[in-house]
Amino acid sequence: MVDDVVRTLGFLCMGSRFRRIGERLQADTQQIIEEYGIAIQAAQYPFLAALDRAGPLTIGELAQAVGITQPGVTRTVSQLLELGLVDMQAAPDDQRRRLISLSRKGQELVDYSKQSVWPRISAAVADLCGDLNGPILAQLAAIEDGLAEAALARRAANEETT
Amino acid sequence: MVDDVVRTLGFLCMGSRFRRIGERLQADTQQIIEEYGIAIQAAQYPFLAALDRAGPLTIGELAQAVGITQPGVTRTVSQLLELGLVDMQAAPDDQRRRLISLSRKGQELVDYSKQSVWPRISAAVADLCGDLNGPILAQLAAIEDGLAEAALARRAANEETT
DNA sequence: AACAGTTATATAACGTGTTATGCAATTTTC
DNA sequence: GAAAATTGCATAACACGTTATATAACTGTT
Repeated sequence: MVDDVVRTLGFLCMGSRFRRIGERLQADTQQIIEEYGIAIQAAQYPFLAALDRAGPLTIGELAQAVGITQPGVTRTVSQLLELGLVDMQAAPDDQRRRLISLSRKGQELVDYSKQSVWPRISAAVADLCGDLNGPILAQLAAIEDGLAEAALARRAANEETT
Repeated sequence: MVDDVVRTLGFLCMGSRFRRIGERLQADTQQIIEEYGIAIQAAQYPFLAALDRAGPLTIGELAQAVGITQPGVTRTVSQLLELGLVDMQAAPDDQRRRLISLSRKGQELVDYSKQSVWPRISAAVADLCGDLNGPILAQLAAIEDGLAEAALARRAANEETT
C-alpha cells in the first residue's frame, strides 16, 4: 500500500490538495442536489445565490461576487440563460454592460432551494468540517486574504531580504 | 462593491471555495517554479516526488500515491514521458502493469528541486498558512478522512434517522 | 484448454477553473 | 471633436480533475 504523497509532503502540495478536496466536495454536493431532482450543476448555485442576494448584477460584478474570473462567469451565465434561470439585458446607460437577473423560474428555484437543498448541504458540510477543533471558515478566509495581499512568490523572501 | 458571496454563504459553497483556493495556490506555485527556470507544471511535481520516495510505481500505485484517479495519472505520466522525465516499461510478471520510474533526467530534476524550489515553495506556503492559529494540515487531513469515510449525502442524515 | 470473470491501463467526453486575446462601447486627451 | 486609451464582455485555447467505457492481460472454474 503506497502512502499518500500529497499528504506526506505537507505544505509543498497544498495547491493540489485544496483542489482535490474541492472537487470531491463539489461532486458530493452534486449528488445531494440530484437527490432533490434538481437539474443544475453545483458550480452554478453560487451564481443564483449571488443574484438572489444582490439583485441584478453585471458580468463583472458577478465575477467579484462568486470569486472567479470573467470568462468563467460568461460561460456559466450562458448556461443559466440556456436553462432559462436568468435573464440578460444590456444596461441602459452603458451598452457594454450586461445586466443579469433571476428569471421567474430562477427565482422559484432559489426559493425552493433555500428551504430544502441548501440547508441540507450546509448541514452535511458542517457535519464534515464544523465539528473539527478549529474554525475552518476563518482559516480559509485568512488564506484567501493572504493570497490576495501577497502572492506566494513574494513570500518567504523575508529570509533573503531581512 | 459586491461582496464575496461564496464566503458569505459559509458551508454552502465549500466545494467552490476549496477549489478556487487550490487553483490560486497552484498558479502561484507555478510562478515560483518558473523563477527557477524549470519547465514543468505544478501538478506534475507530486508525481516526481512520489517516484523519488517510493521507487518505480505502477499507474495504479501512482494514483494512490498522488490521490487522483487513474485516467488523470495516465495523462500526466504520458506528459512526463514526453518530457523525458520518466521511463515506462511493462512489468515482467504482468504485462498489464506499467512500471513508471524516474529517468536520469527526472532524477536530476528531483535532486535539484529538493534543494531549491521545494523548500522555497514550502516556506512560502507555510508563511501563508502556518502562521495561522490552527493546525491547518491536520484539519485538511481530517476533512479528507471524513470524506473518504462517508460521502456528504450520507451526512446530516442524523436529523432524519435519529 | 476454453470460457467467464477480474484487473490494469487507455481513451473519450465532460466540468470548471485559468490566460490570452479580440472587439465594441465608453472615456480621456489634445 | 477626432485619436488614443480604457473598460466590459466574448471567444479560444489550455490545465487538471472527473466519470464512463473499451481493451488487453491475467486468474479461476469446469
